[in-house]
Amino acid sequence: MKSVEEQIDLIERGAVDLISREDLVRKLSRSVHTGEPLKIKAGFDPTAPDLHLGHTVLLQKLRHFQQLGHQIYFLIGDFTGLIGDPTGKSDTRPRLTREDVERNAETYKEQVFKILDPEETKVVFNSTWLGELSSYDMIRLASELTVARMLEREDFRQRFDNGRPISIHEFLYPLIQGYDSVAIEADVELGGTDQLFNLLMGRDLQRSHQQEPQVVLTMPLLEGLDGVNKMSKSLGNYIGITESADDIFGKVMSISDVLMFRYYELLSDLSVEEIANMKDGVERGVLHPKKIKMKLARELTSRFHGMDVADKAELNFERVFKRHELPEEIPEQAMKSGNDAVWLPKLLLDSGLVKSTSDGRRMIRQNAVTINGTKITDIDASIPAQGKVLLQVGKRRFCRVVFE
RNA sequence: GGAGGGGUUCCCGAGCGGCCAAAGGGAACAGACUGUAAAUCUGUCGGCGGAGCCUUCGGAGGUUCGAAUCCUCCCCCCUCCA
Repeated sequence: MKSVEEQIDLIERGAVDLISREDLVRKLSRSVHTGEPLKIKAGFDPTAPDLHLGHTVLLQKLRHFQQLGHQIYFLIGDFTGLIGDPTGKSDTRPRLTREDVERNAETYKEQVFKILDPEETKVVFNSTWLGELSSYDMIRLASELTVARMLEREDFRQRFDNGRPISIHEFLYPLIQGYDSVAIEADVELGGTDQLFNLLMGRDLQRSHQQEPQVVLTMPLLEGLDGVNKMSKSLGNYIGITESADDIFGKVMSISDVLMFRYYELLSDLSVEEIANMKDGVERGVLHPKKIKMKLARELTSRFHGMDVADKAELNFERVFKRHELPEEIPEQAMKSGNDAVWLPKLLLDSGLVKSTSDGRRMIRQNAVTINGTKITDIDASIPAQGKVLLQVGKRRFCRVVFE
């Protein structure tokens, strides 16, 4: 086991809040002495099993703890899912059945274990202990907190001041999350910076349950591809960890130079010094930003697909976008051949490259359509339904139609 | 329980009887420029085999030559008072 100082260095990397450092030092030294690992908790919503890079910021940090020999509790917050959480502002969330939760949990594991070591990870469901609580227990729990305390939370405060509604159950969530910490006697809890309040709640509740309060560690929220909003599925600005190597590579390449270093900080395994050197090199004009971005794209792609596939993705990228050649693999679409010519917009529609014939017309009008390497400008163009035809729309949509 | 404000195309948001497939912004897509950068500029942005036609403005009816706009009922969201 590493020394306390070494551990802290790794733990603090990239983190925003650490509350409190002294507590962590105490816990770590005890752990070093007794050889007893710390219990590290992180909670996840059971409804969205599609993980993206934003989630991996936290997972990477959990991985760090794992590397240091501590015990990860991967907590799936299925309790609220089971009772049907009505919070969803616009869409009412469907109530999940136990089977749904199980299935989502499985998907979670598949994805999460691309980063975490499955042997060293305990997956737990909070319905296990929350389901046991009676309303009596619940109300008693609620009595441990005051409304004023709740209103300390920024977003509650704002909504309250602006006369916007806050449902009672929203007050209950921080409480429940805090109680989870009591239930598993967490030593450290991780979360995004937006979770700070909820994480601190765990400390309060642990204290009132005569437990040593957990250390709270928050990680920054990763910006999405647009560089402005946080990465989220609903905004569509994400890189999913189950996406193809080509997509992950391409998406990383499309981010801005500024954002690239942000991604390095939060996602890369490279040391802080290495990253600082690269940043410096780019600023002084010694290093080309594109090179550095390629390196990042390689690292992230290989994390989810392995080195070989990442290499291929890189070659493909160079081929398609730098040399404007065709990608190595082009989806094929079989169609019936015939003596009549096919109207191009229709062909584009049938091959799935455009949404409608109107869309196809638009693309042609915008000089975006190529057939066998030749630009098409005529909306009325049609081609014979024979042989093989290579269609391209825009820079990245390809399809080889085979008439048979 | 009482009073009031709303639901418009992917999102925000104008329109309040014909000129509305519906302003403006965002997102997205295409083109130019590039490092597929970002930023910027230009264009497109319901569907239909080119023409006009068809389907859209919470839902169902109705008034009218004509309705996103007026009327009736219903559903949903929000605010204030109690």
